[in-house]
Amino acid sequence: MPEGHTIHRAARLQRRRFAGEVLEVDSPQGRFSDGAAELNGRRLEGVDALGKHLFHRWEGDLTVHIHLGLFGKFKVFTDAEKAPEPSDGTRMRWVGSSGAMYLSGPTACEIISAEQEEELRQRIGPDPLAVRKGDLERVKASLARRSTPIAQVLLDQAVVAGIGNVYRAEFCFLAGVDPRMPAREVDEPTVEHIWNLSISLMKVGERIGRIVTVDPAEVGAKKPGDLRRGSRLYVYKRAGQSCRRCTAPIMSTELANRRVWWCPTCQPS
DNA sequence: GTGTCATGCGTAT
DNA sequence: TACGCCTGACACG
Repeated sequence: MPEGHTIHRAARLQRRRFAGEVLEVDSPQGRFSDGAAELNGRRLEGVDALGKHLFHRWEGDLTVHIHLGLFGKFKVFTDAEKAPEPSDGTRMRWVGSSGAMYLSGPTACEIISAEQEEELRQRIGPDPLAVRKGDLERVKASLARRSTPIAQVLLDQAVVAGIGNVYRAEFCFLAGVDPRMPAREVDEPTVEHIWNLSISLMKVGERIGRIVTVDPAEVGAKKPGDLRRGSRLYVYKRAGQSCRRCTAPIMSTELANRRVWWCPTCQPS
Protein backbone atom coordinates (compact mmCIF):
# COMPACT_ATOMS: atom_id res chain seq x y z
CA MET A 1 0.00 0.00 0.00
CA PRO A 2 2.39 2.51 -1.28
CA GLU A 3 2.60 6.19 -0.50
CA GLY A 4 6.01 7.58 0.37
CA HIS A 5 5.95 6.36 3.97
CA THR A 6 5.66 2.75 2.74
CA ILE A 7 8.72 3.10 0.54
CA HIS A 8 10.88 4.77 3.19
CA ARG A 9 9.82 2.16 5.71
CA ALA A 10 10.63 -0.66 3.31
CA ALA A 11 14.03 0.91 2.65
CA ARG A 12 14.77 1.15 6.36
CA LEU A 13 13.68 -2.40 7.16
CA GLN A 14 15.48 -3.90 4.16
CA ARG A 15 18.63 -1.96 4.95
CA ARG A 16 18.60 -3.15 8.53
CA ARG A 17 18.02 -6.78 7.68
CA PHE A 18 19.92 -7.27 4.44
CA ALA A 19 22.55 -4.58 3.88
CA GLY A 20 25.99 -6.16 3.89
CA GLU A 21 24.68 -9.59 2.95
CA VAL A 22 25.52 -11.66 -0.09
CA LEU A 23 22.17 -12.69 -1.56
CA GLU A 24 20.78 -15.27 -3.93
CA VAL A 25 18.51 -13.46 -6.35
CA ASP A 26 16.01 -14.81 -8.83
CA SER A 27 12.76 -13.94 -10.57
CA PRO A 28 10.14 -16.66 -10.06
CA GLN A 29 7.82 -14.79 -12.42
CA GLY A 30 10.53 -14.52 -15.06
CA ARG A 31 10.08 -10.88 -15.95
CA PHE A 32 13.24 -9.86 -14.13
CA SER A 33 15.31 -12.95 -14.94
CA ASP A 34 18.18 -11.15 -16.65
CA GLY A 35 18.48 -8.58 -13.89
CA ALA A 36 18.30 -11.22 -11.19
CA ALA A 37 21.04 -13.24 -12.88
CA GLU A 38 23.20 -10.12 -12.88
CA LEU A 39 22.64 -9.53 -9.17
CA ASN A 40 22.76 -13.12 -7.97
CA GLY A 41 25.60 -13.76 -5.56
CA ARG A 42 26.43 -10.10 -5.06
CA ARG A 43 26.43 -8.19 -1.82
CA LEU A 44 23.61 -5.73 -1.17
CA GLU A 45 25.41 -2.63 0.01
CA GLY A 46 22.56 -0.28 0.79
CA VAL A 47 18.96 0.75 0.29
CA ASP A 48 17.60 4.24 -0.02
CA ALA A 49 14.35 5.94 -0.87
CA LEU A 50 13.22 9.16 -2.45
CA GLY A 51 9.52 9.94 -2.68
CA LYS A 52 7.88 6.75 -3.94
CA HIS A 53 11.10 5.42 -5.48
CA LEU A 54 13.43 2.92 -3.89
CA PHE A 55 17.01 2.12 -4.83
CA HIS A 56 18.99 -1.01 -4.03
CA ARG A 57 22.77 -0.56 -4.16
CA TRP A 58 24.60 -3.70 -5.14
CA GLU A 59 28.25 -4.60 -5.07
CA GLY A 60 29.93 -3.62 -8.33
CA ASP A 61 28.14 -0.27 -8.65
CA LEU A 62 24.82 -1.70 -9.73
CA THR A 63 21.63 0.14 -8.81
CA VAL A 64 18.17 -1.35 -8.97
CA HIS A 65 15.29 1.09 -9.20
CA ILE A 66 11.92 0.04 -7.83
CA HIS A 67 8.57 1.78 -8.05
CA LEU A 68 5.62 -0.07 -6.56
CA GLY A 69 2.91 1.68 -8.52
CA LEU A 70 -0.56 0.96 -7.19
CA PHE A 71 -0.17 -2.78 -6.62
CA GLY A 72 3.44 -3.43 -5.77
CA LYS A 73 4.39 -5.10 -2.50
CA PHE A 74 7.53 -6.05 -0.64
CA LYS A 75 7.31 -9.00 1.68
CA VAL A 76 10.13 -9.71 4.08
CA PHE A 77 10.54 -13.05 5.81
CA THR A 78 12.89 -13.21 8.74
CA ASP A 79 13.47 -16.92 8.29
CA ALA A 80 14.16 -17.90 4.69
CA GLU A 81 13.55 -21.55 5.53
CA LYS A 82 10.00 -20.77 6.55
CA ALA A 83 9.20 -18.41 3.69
CA PRO A 84 6.21 -19.57 1.61
CA GLU A 85 6.43 -20.55 -2.02
CA PRO A 86 6.52 -17.35 -4.08
CA SER A 87 3.32 -16.52 -5.96
CA ASP A 88 3.32 -16.62 -9.77
CA GLY A 89 3.65 -12.86 -9.73
CA THR A 90 6.84 -12.67 -7.67
CA ARG A 91 9.02 -10.44 -9.82
CA MET A 92 12.15 -10.59 -7.70
CA ARG A 93 13.13 -12.75 -4.77
CA TRP A 94 16.25 -12.71 -2.74
CA VAL A 95 17.39 -15.04 -0.02
CA GLY A 96 20.23 -14.67 2.46
CA SER A 97 21.29 -15.91 5.84
CA SER A 98 19.09 -13.37 7.63
CA GLY A 99 15.90 -13.88 5.66
CA ALA A 100 14.16 -13.49 2.34
CA MET A 101 12.47 -10.71 0.41
CA TYR A 102 9.77 -11.12 -2.24
CA LEU A 103 8.69 -8.31 -4.55
CA SER A 104 5.45 -8.52 -6.51
CA GLY A 105 3.49 -6.21 -8.77
CA PRO A 106 5.90 -3.30 -9.16
CA THR A 107 5.55 -0.80 -11.97
CA ALA A 108 9.35 -0.68 -12.16
CA CYS A 109 12.04 -3.15 -11.18
CA GLU A 110 15.10 -2.45 -13.28
CA ILE A 111 18.84 -2.02 -13.19
CA ILE A 112 19.56 1.61 -14.01
CA SER A 113 22.65 3.60 -14.86
CA ALA A 114 23.90 6.58 -12.86
CA GLU A 115 22.64 8.83 -15.68
CA GLN A 116 19.17 7.32 -15.58
CA GLU A 117 19.07 7.74 -11.82
CA GLU A 118 20.11 11.35 -12.11
CA GLU A 119 17.42 12.01 -14.67
CA LEU A 120 14.86 10.41 -12.39
CA ARG A 121 15.96 12.43 -9.36
CA GLN A 122 15.65 15.63 -11.36
CA ARG A 123 11.93 14.93 -11.76
CA ILE A 124 11.34 14.35 -8.04
CA GLY A 125 10.37 17.27 -5.85
CA PRO A 126 10.96 17.87 -2.13
CA ASP A 127 10.36 14.76 -0.03
CA PRO A 128 8.86 15.34 3.44
CA LEU A 129 10.67 12.19 4.59
CA ALA A 130 14.05 13.45 3.35
CA VAL A 131 13.92 17.16 3.97
CA ARG A 132 16.61 19.40 2.53
CA LYS A 133 17.34 23.05 2.92
CA GLY A 134 15.05 25.26 0.84
CA ASP A 135 12.36 22.62 0.35
CA LEU A 136 9.55 24.70 1.79
CA GLU A 137 10.43 27.60 -0.49
CA ARG A 138 10.39 25.26 -3.48
CA VAL A 139 6.97 23.94 -2.55
CA LYS A 140 5.61 27.45 -2.05
CA ALA A 141 6.97 28.51 -5.43
CA SER A 142 5.46 25.51 -7.22
CA LEU A 143 2.04 26.07 -5.70
CA ALA A 144 2.07 29.77 -6.46
CA ARG A 145 2.43 28.95 -10.15
CA ARG A 146 -0.51 26.58 -10.43
CA SER A 147 -4.14 27.34 -11.06
CA THR A 148 -5.13 23.66 -10.81
CA PRO A 149 -6.83 22.47 -7.62
CA ILE A 150 -4.55 22.19 -4.61
CA ALA A 151 -5.40 18.51 -4.09
CA GLN A 152 -4.37 17.74 -7.66
CA VAL A 153 -1.09 19.60 -7.33
CA LEU A 154 -0.28 17.73 -4.11
CA LEU A 155 -0.23 14.49 -6.14
CA ASP A 156 2.32 15.88 -8.56
CA GLN A 157 5.56 14.18 -7.53
CA ALA A 158 7.59 17.05 -8.95
CA VAL A 159 5.94 19.40 -6.44
CA VAL A 160 6.05 17.19 -3.32
CA ALA A 161 7.35 13.64 -3.49
CA GLY A 162 5.66 10.82 -1.66
CA ILE A 163 2.16 12.17 -1.06
CA GLY A 164 -0.59 9.91 -2.42
CA ASN A 165 -4.36 9.94 -2.56
CA VAL A 166 -4.90 9.26 1.15
CA TYR A 167 -2.49 11.83 2.54
CA ARG A 168 -3.53 14.57 0.14
CA ALA A 169 -7.16 14.39 1.24
CA GLU A 170 -6.19 14.26 4.90
CA PHE A 171 -3.72 17.16 4.67
CA CYS A 172 -6.32 19.36 2.99
CA PHE A 173 -8.74 18.51 5.79
CA LEU A 174 -6.25 19.27 8.54
CA ALA A 175 -5.24 22.51 6.87
CA GLY A 176 -8.89 23.52 6.46
CA VAL A 177 -8.57 23.90 2.70
CA ASP A 178 -11.16 22.96 0.09
CA PRO A 179 -9.31 20.47 -2.14
CA ARG A 180 -10.76 22.15 -5.23
CA MET A 181 -9.23 25.54 -4.42
CA PRO A 182 -6.71 26.68 -7.04
CA ALA A 183 -3.24 26.03 -5.61
CA ARG A 184 -2.07 29.60 -6.09
CA GLU A 185 -4.94 30.91 -3.95
CA VAL A 186 -3.82 28.94 -0.91
CA ASP A 187 -2.08 31.43 1.36
CA GLU A 188 1.53 30.97 2.45
CA PRO A 189 0.91 30.09 6.10
CA THR A 190 -1.47 27.37 4.92
CA VAL A 191 1.09 26.00 2.47
CA GLU A 192 3.60 25.93 5.29
CA HIS A 193 1.06 24.16 7.47
CA ILE A 194 0.49 21.50 4.80
CA TRP A 195 4.24 21.00 4.40
CA ASN A 196 4.69 20.61 8.16
CA LEU A 197 1.76 18.20 8.35
CA SER A 198 3.34 16.08 5.63
CA ILE A 199 6.60 15.91 7.56
CA SER A 200 5.08 14.97 10.90
CA LEU A 201 2.32 12.63 9.72
CA MET A 202 4.32 10.78 7.09
CA LYS A 203 6.96 10.21 9.74
CA VAL A 204 4.32 8.57 11.90
CA GLY A 205 3.24 6.48 8.90
CA GLU A 206 6.84 5.45 8.25
CA ARG A 207 7.28 4.40 11.87
CA ILE A 208 4.09 2.41 12.35
CA GLY A 209 3.56 1.22 8.77
CA ARG A 210 0.10 2.67 8.45
CA ILE A 211 -1.51 5.97 7.55
CA VAL A 212 -2.97 7.63 10.64
CA THR A 213 -3.93 11.30 10.56
CA VAL A 214 -6.53 11.46 13.34
CA ASP A 215 -5.16 12.97 16.51
CA PRO A 216 -5.22 10.11 19.05
CA ALA A 217 -6.26 12.52 21.82
CA GLU A 218 -9.40 13.42 19.86
CA VAL A 219 -10.67 9.86 20.12
CA GLY A 220 -9.38 9.00 23.55
CA ALA A 221 -6.37 6.99 22.43
CA LYS A 222 -2.77 7.21 23.58
CA LYS A 223 -0.92 6.85 20.29
CA PRO A 224 -1.60 6.61 16.54
CA GLY A 225 -0.79 2.91 16.54
CA ASP A 226 -3.73 2.27 18.89
CA LEU A 227 -6.34 3.64 16.48
CA ARG A 228 -8.50 1.03 14.83
CA ARG A 229 -9.27 0.63 11.18
CA GLY A 230 -12.16 2.99 10.51
CA SER A 231 -11.02 5.64 12.95
CA ARG A 232 -7.60 6.53 11.59
CA LEU A 233 -8.66 9.03 8.91
CA TYR A 234 -10.84 12.12 8.81
CA VAL A 235 -12.18 12.15 5.26
CA TYR A 236 -10.59 9.55 2.95
CA LYS A 237 -13.31 7.19 1.65
CA ARG A 238 -15.83 8.57 4.13
CA ALA A 239 -18.34 10.08 1.65
CA GLY A 240 -21.73 10.54 3.29
CA GLN A 241 -20.46 9.77 6.77
CA SER A 242 -20.36 12.55 9.29
CA CYS A 243 -17.29 14.65 9.84
CA ARG A 244 -15.44 13.64 13.01
CA ARG A 245 -15.16 17.30 14.01
CA CYS A 246 -18.40 18.97 12.96
CA THR A 247 -20.75 16.11 11.93
CA ALA A 248 -21.46 17.54 8.44
CA PRO A 249 -21.63 14.81 5.77
CA ILE A 250 -18.31 14.26 3.99
CA MET A 251 -18.38 15.13 0.29
CA SER A 252 -16.42 13.62 -2.56
CA THR A 253 -15.65 14.32 -6.18
CA GLU A 254 -13.23 13.27 -8.87
CA LEU A 255 -10.22 15.42 -9.78
CA ALA A 256 -8.13 14.27 -12.74
CA ASN A 257 -9.31 10.67 -12.39
CA ARG A 258 -8.66 10.40 -8.67
CA ARG A 259 -11.36 10.64 -6.04
CA VAL A 260 -10.98 13.17 -3.25
CA TRP A 261 -13.01 13.70 -0.09
CA TRP A 262 -13.58 16.73 2.11
CA CYS A 263 -15.78 18.28 4.78
CA PRO A 264 -17.75 21.22 3.37
CA THR A 265 -17.80 22.94 6.78
CA CYS A 266 -14.26 22.40 8.00
CA GLN A 267 -12.87 23.08 4.53
CA PRO A 268 -14.85 26.06 3.19
CA SER A 269 -14.24 27.20 -0.35
C1' DG B 1 -16.02 -18.36 -10.75
C1' DT B 2 -16.57 -13.40 -12.15
C1' DG B 3 -16.51 -8.60 -11.42
C1' DT B 4 -14.91 -4.62 -9.05
C1' DC B 5 -11.87 -1.85 -6.82
C1' DA B 6 -7.39 0.11 -5.06
C1' DT B 7 -2.67 4.36 -1.24
C1' DG B 8 0.21 5.17 -9.17
C1' DC B 9 1.79 6.86 -13.27
C1' DG B 10 3.18 7.02 -18.25
C1' DT B 11 1.42 7.61 -22.78
C1' DA B 12 -1.90 8.56 -26.35
C1' DT B 13 -5.72 11.43 -27.93
C1' DT C 1 -9.36 13.15 -20.43
C1' DA C 2 -8.96 8.19 -21.18
C1' DC C 3 -6.62 4.02 -21.19
C1' DG C 4 -3.32 0.53 -20.18
C1' DC C 5 -0.22 -1.72 -17.09
C1' DC C 6 0.84 -4.02 -12.57
C1' DT C 7 -1.66 -7.77 -8.55
C1' DG C 8 -4.61 -9.22 -4.88
C1' DA C 9 -8.62 -8.77 -1.86
C1' DC C 10 -13.20 -8.77 -1.49
C1' DA C 11 -18.30 -8.96 -2.75
C1' DC C 12 -21.38 -11.40 -5.14
C1' DG C 13 -23.76 -15.42 -7.33
